[in-house]
Amino acid sequence: MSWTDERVELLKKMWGEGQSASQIAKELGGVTRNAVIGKVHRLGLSNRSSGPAKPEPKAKTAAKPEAAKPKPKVEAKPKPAAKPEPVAEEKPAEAPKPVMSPARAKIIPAGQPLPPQPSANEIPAEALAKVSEVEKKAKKLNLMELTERTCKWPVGDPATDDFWFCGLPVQQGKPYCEAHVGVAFQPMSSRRDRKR
DNA sequence: CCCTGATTCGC
DNA sequence: GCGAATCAGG
Repeated sequence: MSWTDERVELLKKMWGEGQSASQIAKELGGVTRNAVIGKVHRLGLSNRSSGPAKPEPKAKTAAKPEAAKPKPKVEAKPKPAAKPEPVAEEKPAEAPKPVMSPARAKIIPAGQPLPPQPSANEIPAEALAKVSEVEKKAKKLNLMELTERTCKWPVGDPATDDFWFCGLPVQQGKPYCEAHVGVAFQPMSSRRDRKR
């Protein structure tokens, strides 16, 4: 792909809106975020705000016999800012599932294991509280939508349609988001002597 | 690990 | 001019 006027235009637009290079690249297609960033720089609209931003050159792998920059290059900044309208979303995207049975009591159907689910353990109350909060923000993904980096904490009952996975960003490595990691992996210390 | 932008430099 | 590779930070 090449930088056609249209593509450059979209690039400028999106960059101006504060979209990330990767998002722009994805939108444009056929280019990587590096390409986008490179183009952004070439277009001279790197700095989204303004500023010198050129304190010191980074000398990395070896000294660059790079001469100084004798060019008093003047950056044309016709950037009056002002970004009133949010611009319509291109992608309606996600599930419109705000509904939550008000009378959602604890139905414990014929389900069997329900692996994680913080039962009556003595998990730090705050951790549980955190989970409750987070579940409100949960992406509520279904099985298909889970990826390697979406929290796989199940919520609700698999037998019901009121079942989903947290879906928030996982905490590095772990299969759950921060909040759920908190209740999922406990230091054995708190669950030790549960002899019965 | 994921992501971000910034820079360099061979093409 | 282009953008992969690399850096640097979060």
